[in-house]
Amino acid sequence: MNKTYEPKSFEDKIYADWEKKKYFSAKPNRNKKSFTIVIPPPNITGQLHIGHALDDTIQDAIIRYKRMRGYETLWLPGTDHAALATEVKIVEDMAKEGLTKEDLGREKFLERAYKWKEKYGGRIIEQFKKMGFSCDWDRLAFTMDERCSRAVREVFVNLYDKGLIYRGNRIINWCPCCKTAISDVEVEYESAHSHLWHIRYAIEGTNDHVVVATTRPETLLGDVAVAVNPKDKRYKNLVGKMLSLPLCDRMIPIIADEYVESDFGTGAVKITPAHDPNDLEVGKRHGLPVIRVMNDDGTMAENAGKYAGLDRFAAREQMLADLSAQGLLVKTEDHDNNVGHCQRCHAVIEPMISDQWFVKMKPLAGPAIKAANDKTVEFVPERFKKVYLHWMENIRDWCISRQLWWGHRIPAFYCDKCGKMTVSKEDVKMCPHCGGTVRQDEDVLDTWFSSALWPFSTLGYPDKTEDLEYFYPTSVLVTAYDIIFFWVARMIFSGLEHMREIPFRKVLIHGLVRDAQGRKMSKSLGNGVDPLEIIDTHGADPLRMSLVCGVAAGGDIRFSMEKLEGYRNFMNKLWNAARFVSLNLENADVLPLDKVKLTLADKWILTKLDDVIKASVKFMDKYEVGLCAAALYDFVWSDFCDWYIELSKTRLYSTEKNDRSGAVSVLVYALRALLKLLHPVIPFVTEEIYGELPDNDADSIMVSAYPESSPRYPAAKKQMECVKEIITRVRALRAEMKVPSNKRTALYIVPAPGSEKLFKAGAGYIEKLAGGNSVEFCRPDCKCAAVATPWAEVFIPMGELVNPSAELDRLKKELDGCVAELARAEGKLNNSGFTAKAPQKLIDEEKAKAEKYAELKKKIEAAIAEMKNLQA
RNA sequence: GGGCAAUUAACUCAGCUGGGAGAGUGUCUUCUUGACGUGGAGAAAGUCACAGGUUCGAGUCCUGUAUUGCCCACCA
Repeated sequence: MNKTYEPKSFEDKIYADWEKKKYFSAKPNRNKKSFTIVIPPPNITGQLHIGHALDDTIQDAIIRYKRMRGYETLWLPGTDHAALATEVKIVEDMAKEGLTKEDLGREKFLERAYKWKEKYGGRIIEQFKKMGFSCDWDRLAFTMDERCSRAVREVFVNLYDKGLIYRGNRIINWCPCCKTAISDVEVEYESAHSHLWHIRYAIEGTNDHVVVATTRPETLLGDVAVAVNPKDKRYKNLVGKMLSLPLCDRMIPIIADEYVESDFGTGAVKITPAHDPNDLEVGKRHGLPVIRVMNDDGTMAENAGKYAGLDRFAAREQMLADLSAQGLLVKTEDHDNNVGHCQRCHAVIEPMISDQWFVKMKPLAGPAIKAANDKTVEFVPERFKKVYLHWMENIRDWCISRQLWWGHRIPAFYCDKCGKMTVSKEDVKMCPHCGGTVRQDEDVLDTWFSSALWPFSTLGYPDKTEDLEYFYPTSVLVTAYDIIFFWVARMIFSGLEHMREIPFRKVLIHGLVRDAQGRKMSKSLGNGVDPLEIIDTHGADPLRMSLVCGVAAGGDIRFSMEKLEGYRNFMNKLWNAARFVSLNLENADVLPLDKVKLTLADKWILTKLDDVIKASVKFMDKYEVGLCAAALYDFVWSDFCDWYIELSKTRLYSTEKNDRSGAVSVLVYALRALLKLLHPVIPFVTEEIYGELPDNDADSIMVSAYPESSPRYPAAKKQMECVKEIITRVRALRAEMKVPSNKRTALYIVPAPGSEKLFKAGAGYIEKLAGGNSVEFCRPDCKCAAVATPWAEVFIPMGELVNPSAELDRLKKELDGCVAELARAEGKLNNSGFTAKAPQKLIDEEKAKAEKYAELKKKIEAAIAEMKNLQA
C-alpha cells in the first residue's frame, strides 16, 4: 500500500468495476424486502453542484446501507427537462448566434432543444458517477421520455375528466421577461422601499374629488371603479357617483365593498380587475368590465393611449409626471411593500388576467393533509410537517400552463370548425365532434407537473408493472427544505390521487450548503465551490464526509476548505491504519476469532466495536447519516488508531507467532467491520482497503454483509478503561513534570485491593504506553511522583526527573479536584430529597463514588505529606 | 401580521426518553518511538442567550424576554 491516501489512484477504477459487475441494478425479488429511493432529478442543463453532492450523498449512504443490510435496493436516477429553466438557457444560447425562437419556429426549436439535451443531459450523470453514487443507471429516466410523457398524458386526461383540471381566465403571475405564466410558488417576494401615490379623481358634475392611494399607478388606465367601505362615513354619500379617470376621458363609478379597509391609505381603492386578484373579485361582484392595459412583454397596451408601447416602469414615471403636472398627484408617501420576482429571471412579476390551465387543488389537498396527519407519510425532522400542512391547508389552484415550447404539450385540441375542445391521451387528428381539423393547444405544462409523477411514472405507471408493485411506494424521499412545496407536496397529492397510495413513507429534509461565513452559495457572490474540482484535488470520499459528518437532520451545513482537509486527513488516517495492518500480515496467520486467545485489549476493542455497530444501526435507521459518520470517525481515530493499534503492538512484535497471529486476527476483524460501517458514507476508500484484506466475505465491500452486533465483554471493557485512565494520567504527569517523552522510566504500581489481577494483565500496556521501561508491583523506596486513581496508585521514581516543588503543586491541584468530587457526591447523598426520590441505582452509584473519592483523598494527602517531608 | 428554528469553548457544530458539559478546527507545550508530522502525547479554554417556573436534580421540560435566521401572508 502507498504511504499516503491517494484517491485518484483508485476511485475511477473502483467505480468502473462496480458498474461492470452490475452491483447497482435492482430487480423485483420476492425473497427480499425492497428499499427504494427516487432521485430528485437534476436539471439537464445543470452541472453537478454542491447541493446535489449533499443531497445525493445522503441518499447514496442510505441506499448502500440498506443494500448491505440485505434489502433489494433501488435508487432510481433520472433527469428533468426543466421546461422554463432549460428554455431560457437555449434561448440565451441562440441569442449568441443572433437567433430568436420565432426565427426557428417551434419544430426547429425543439430539434435544437433535443440536441441540447443530448449534449448536456448526460454530462451531469457522468459527474454523479464521480461522486460514487450507486444509482441503477440502466433505469435512467427523463421527465420527457416516452414513459414519463405517457404518464403525464394519462394524469392530465384523468384529472380533466374528473373536473380537476380546467381552463379559466384568472389572475396569474406573469413574467414579462420569460413571457409566460408561472405558478404561485415560482414567485419570490422581496420587500422593497416604494411609494404610495395619492391621486385625485374628480367627481362628475362637481368641483370635488376623491383621492385614491396606489402602489401601481401604471395600471390606472385599467381602473373600472373606485371602491370604498360601505360603512365609511366619509364616502357614504358618494357611492354611486361617477368619477373621471385621470389621464383619459373615461368615467368610472364609486362602489361600496366590504373588501376595502377604511383605515389604510385614503380608504378609497382603485379597482383594476385585469391586474389584481382582489380587484377581479370585486369587479365580478359588481359586474364591472375587465380592461387589460399591459402587453405580455411588460409594455403598455394599445388601450393605454399615449402610453401605449412604453415599458411599464417608464410608463409609471411618465404617468406620475403627467399627473403631477395636472395637479392630480396630491401626495407621495414612502411605503414598503412586497414585490414578487420571477424565480428564474428575477424580473418583477406582473399579476395579470390570462387564459390558462389550472389544477383544482382543494379536492386533492384533502387526502394529502390526512396522509401527513395520520403519519402515512412522515417528515424527518417532524417540524417540516407543519410547513407542509400550512401550505396544503391554504392551497390555491395551480396554474400549470406555460407559454413555452420546451415541455409536455397540453393534450387539448381545438376544432376550428365547431369550436369544441377535445382532451385526449392520444394525439387527435380530426375533431371527434364534427370531423373538422384540430390544432393542439400551443402551451406546455409546468415542469413540476411531470416531476410530481416521478415516483410512479418512472416505475411504469399507468401500466400495472411488477416494478410498480414491488418498489412502490418508495421508502424515503431526500431533499432540501426549499423544495417542499414545488415537489414534495405535489408528489404526495399526485401519488394519492393516481396510485391511491402515498409515493414515499418518509421525507428526509436537509438544509442548504453554505460557505464558511454562513452565506448561501451563489454565482453572484462567487463563493460557490465546484465539487468536481474538489474530487479532483482531494477525492470524492473527503467531499462526501465533509458534507455529511456531524450534521443533524434538517440543518444547514457550512462548507470550508479547512473542514475538507480535516476529512481528507481522516482518510489518510484510515488508510495508514490499514497499511499498518497489512504490513503485519506477513509474519502471522489470520485466524477466526474463536481460534484466538483474546487479550484484555482485544476484548475491549471488540466490545467498543459492538457499541459502534449498535450506534451506526440506530442512527442509520433514523436516517441520521451525519451522526452515524461522526460516531465512526471517533471510533476509528480514537479507539481503533490511538488506542487499539498501539495496544496491539506489544503482542505484534512478540517472538511468539501465536501472539502475532492473535493480534493480527483481531486487527483484521475489527478493520473489516469498521470499513463496512464506513462504506455507505465513504465508499471508495473503504472498497480499496477492503480489497487488501485477506479472507473477505464478498467480492466487493458494497455487496458484503453489514456487521452484526453481538454481546461481547462488558467487564473487560470496564477494566481496560481503568488501565487507559492510568496511562492517560501518567502521561499527563510526565508532561506536567516536563519529562521528555522519549525518556522512559521505571514504573511502580500498587493496585487497590481487588484490582491486583487487572493490573497484572494491564502492566504491559501501561509500560508500553505510559513511557515505562519496567513495571514492578510495589512501592519504591525512593523519592517518587505519584498518580492516584480509585483502582491503583502509580509511582515514578523522581531521580533527577522531577522537581519536588512542582510535584507538590501538582498534587495539591489533584487534591482540590478530588475534594470537589467528594463534596459533590456527599452533597447529593446528604440531600434527603435525592435519597428519597432518585432511583436506587443512582444512589448506589453516588455512594460508591463517595467512597472511592474518600479513599483517593487519603492517598493524595499521604503523598503530599511525604513530599513535604522530602522537601524538609 | 402570522409561523418555525437557532442561541453550548476563539470558530463550526453534536448532545437520544431530565441524573456529573463533548467533538472537529484553531491556540499553547512537547515528541521525527519501525501505520500515519495529512501524525503522536499533553494542556488551556464554557454563568449551556437572559429571567422566572416545574423537579430531589434542568443544556435537556414549561412560560416570558432579547438577538439572529428562515418560511408564509392579496392591506391597495
